[in-house]
Amino acid sequence: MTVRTRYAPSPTGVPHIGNLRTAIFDYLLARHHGGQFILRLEDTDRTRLDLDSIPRISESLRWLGLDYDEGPDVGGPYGPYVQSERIDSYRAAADRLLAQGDAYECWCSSARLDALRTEQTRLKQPPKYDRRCRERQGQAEARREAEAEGRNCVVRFKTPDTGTITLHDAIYDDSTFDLATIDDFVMLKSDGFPTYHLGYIVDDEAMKITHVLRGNEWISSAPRHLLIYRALAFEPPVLAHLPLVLGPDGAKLSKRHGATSVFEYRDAGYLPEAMFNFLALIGWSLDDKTEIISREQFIEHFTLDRIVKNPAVFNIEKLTWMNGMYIREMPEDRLAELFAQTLERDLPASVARPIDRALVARIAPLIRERVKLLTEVAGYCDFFFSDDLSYAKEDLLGKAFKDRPADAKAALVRVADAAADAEWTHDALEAAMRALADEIGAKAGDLFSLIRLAVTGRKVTPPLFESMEILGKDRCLARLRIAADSL
RNA sequence: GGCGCCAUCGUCUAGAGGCCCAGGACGCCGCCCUUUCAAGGCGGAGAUCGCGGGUUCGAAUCCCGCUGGCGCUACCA
Repeated sequence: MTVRTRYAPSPTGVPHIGNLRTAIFDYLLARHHGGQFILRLEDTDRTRLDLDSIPRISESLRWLGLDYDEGPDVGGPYGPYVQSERIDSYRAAADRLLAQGDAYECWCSSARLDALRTEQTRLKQPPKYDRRCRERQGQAEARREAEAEGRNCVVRFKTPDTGTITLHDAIYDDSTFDLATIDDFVMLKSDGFPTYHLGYIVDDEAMKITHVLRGNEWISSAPRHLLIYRALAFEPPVLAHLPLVLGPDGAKLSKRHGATSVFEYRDAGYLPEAMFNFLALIGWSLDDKTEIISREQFIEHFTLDRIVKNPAVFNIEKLTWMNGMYIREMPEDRLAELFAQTLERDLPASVARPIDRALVARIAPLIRERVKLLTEVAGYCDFFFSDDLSYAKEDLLGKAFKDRPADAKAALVRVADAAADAEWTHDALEAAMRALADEIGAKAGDLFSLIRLAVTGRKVTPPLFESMEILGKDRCLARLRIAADSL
């Protein structure tokens, strides 16, 4: 039997990082077994539906490199892959359950249900449907009221009131639930759409899904699902509940903890490879030491039995570190192209596009080990692209020349002269400047700082002489003169 | 309130009875390297394995209780 997993988000907003972690596990499990990974849209909540989020879902998967074999935009043998286009199948399942006596129509108004719940809460009782419509008597009466008000019914599952049901979870092992605590939950809403419970089960069966991976928060609804599988005589897929991803305060990761959208991370300069690696390591590990893991290694080694049970706090500092690792280890040509694209986005509009690829290719090796986030790239190398340096005189002088602007000016003139005569390689430049520092009785470091400011306009830069070599003699001499003249 | 899940350094984790008075990573601190900033190297602090009982010659690992955290408790997923 081939393994088939699916990522089945509800298009109600921008894809959440916690859900994407589940998608990564789904993807990994399918690829590990040479099976299929499927995308299905669960758009049954018509009130929260957000059409804009639909393209964002596939965009986020594509960004992370989670290619799916079947889905709304790629088709497949079990389509359509959008629940709103499969309404008939849920109705049919509900009808079957109704006919078998495993379900019943409920005509109660939401006003009555709300009142009931409020009262039960007040009495500190567990909120639960009182089953008024479960008996034909109650149903007939409720139906008359509903029809008078022009309301439709819902279909509820007829939960047995005694007994237990056991969930065999691939990660959490067995948990047994008392059926008496399980409500007669709604499967089909009055608008004709199924709730999650019915919808996913009918679709997974039709799409031959073998493994269901989902957040831990579903574990308490699992007994309902078990009841439906049983009533419908479906072989349940492997159920694997995943530990939650938490925010720094220990509560389920949400907007208030910061970014929960992958796009926010992408825009902040995080690489998809790093994001993938990091997310895959939330709740799963390869061994006791490996942190940086390639996609191929993940696919080769990913198994459900190495998923931990305990929830994990999303540690953005580690993500950032990992991002730096990926930047440092990336092949040079890819890195240069990535940096070039980043610069095209981040450099001021006054800098001509497209950015010179050859120039970036020379700069990239100098800054790659300094950069953790792509958004830092421009700050390290903008002076290569614009001659419009603006710096404060105070910074130019620095600590060493703070009270001696005249000395600084004289030094800069000597620097320009020495540079003009030097062979234009970083080694020769460094040798010349060290000799000059000696000559004028300055510390090499102090002189270098002065030159750095004059040539780059910044206090923190890639290695000075390598930068000068790339900048070229003319631009460097011009900048040195401008700096000298400013004093 | 009810039901459920979980519990190893601040954080992510290794650990499936002796290899563990607990290993790795991020972060933090110090030193080295060094023209700035990084990167890198070396070292350090940091967990009486939530608490209390068992079982066992021996427990982070098994059992029970407690406590704590989290989740669910919708015609949302």
